[in-house]
Amino acid sequence: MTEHKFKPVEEQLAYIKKGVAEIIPEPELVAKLEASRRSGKPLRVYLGVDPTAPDLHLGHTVVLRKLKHFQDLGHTAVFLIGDFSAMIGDPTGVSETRPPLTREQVDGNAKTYLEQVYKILDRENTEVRYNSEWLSKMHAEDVVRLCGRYQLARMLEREDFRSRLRNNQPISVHELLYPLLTACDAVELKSDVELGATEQKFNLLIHRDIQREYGLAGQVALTMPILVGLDGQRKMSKSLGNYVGITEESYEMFKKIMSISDSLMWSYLELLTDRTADEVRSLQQNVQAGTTHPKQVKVSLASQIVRDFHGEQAARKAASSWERQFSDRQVPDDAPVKTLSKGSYVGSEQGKVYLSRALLQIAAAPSRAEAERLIKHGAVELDGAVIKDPRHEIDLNVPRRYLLRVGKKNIFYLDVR
RNA sequence: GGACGGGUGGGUGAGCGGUUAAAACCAGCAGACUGUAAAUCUGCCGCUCCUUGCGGGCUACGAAGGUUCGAAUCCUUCCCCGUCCA
Repeated sequence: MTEHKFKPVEEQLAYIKKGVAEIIPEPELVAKLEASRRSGKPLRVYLGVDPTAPDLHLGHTVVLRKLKHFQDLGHTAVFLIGDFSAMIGDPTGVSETRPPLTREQVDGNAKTYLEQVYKILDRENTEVRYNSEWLSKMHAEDVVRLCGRYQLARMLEREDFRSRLRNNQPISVHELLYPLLTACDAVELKSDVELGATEQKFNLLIHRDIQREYGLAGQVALTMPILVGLDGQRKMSKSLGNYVGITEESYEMFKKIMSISDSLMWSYLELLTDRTADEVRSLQQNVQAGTTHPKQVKVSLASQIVRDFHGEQAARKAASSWERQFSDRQVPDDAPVKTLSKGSYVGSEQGKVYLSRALLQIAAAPSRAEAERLIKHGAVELDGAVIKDPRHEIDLNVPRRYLLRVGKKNIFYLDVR
């Protein structure tokens, strides 16, 4: 009877392997899958995230989606919130020390994370844990003992540490402690598999080693590639501004995804959608052969992603808005409406506003100077006519609706009341 | 603890008493082109005010003081970073 609880290992493995960077070691994963199928006991698969910022973006979802895949297969997904470790700071890929987060920040972030995480994960079947649960209870004695389980030389094998050492750059001792402490999570959770981005590989492997030190089997480390940001160059991150937040409004999301380069969309298809690797490959071949238009592929990519976060209907609407705005050069269905009224800001009492000021008022430009620049470049259209004079006046005494275009990407209705 | 070297706009990095809101490059923004993008070309790229002018004001070269008609540039102190020595 237990034979029916899980799909055949081959099938599971194919599903799991899609998009992954590395499975270390793969034979062990196969063995674990086999054992689980035999016993009917699901694998414990965990993903640890430090709540260092309030919002998740598509980059975070790559690994989350993989966790969901395990969930789909009937395994146990554990979402670990590194509320304790976030206050220490993960050194990975960070050249400067992060400012330490306060308890309040961490708690707040953890809360918003969870809400967002359930857009991907199945809420009912997710085990949520916080590592402060055990880490905050550790005594100096425990920490020292923990440190005794690992060798400095091994720690220094890590490329990041090696190069910093070589270049005489600082390495704080707490940076060495971070992977050891988070290893306690793996020990505590008795995980079979841990997921992480490729930059976490080293940490995941240390976790595995420490688990064994504590008499456990040792988890399999499964890493996912790092999602490249909208700029097509650097990894997606909020601080670089090349990200799509998962709480972003549907049309915004759609536009951003449509703006990525053609070459980038393949990895997005692979890492952010349920298309199989084969499907992606054949699409790519069709585009190369000229039988499929790249735009079509990108539209479907954007639609799928938007659908994941906002549903089918929103995705369709975003797609049609986008077509109208960019292909047909029409007004999108859901153009935001901004209002301007007499006396709504200091100096507007006379009832006239310069266009440049109006743009600033409705946040269509970040500053007056920038607004003037846009206008002088011919990027601003009012009711279909390009206005190049920043001092073009809008009469606030006459209530009416204008159609305002600022660059190709921003269209508003401007209501004068 | 000591000896040097350095901290410039989102990034790299020039300038080392005045014509410097600060070269150059990258990133970014806009226009043209397009398939939406890339590539390319063009323009812009601190903020603000108005009488929109090669206009006025304010802020900016780690921090604070000082010298000078005038300082990113010189001096003093402090902070931070790196190298070498202990």
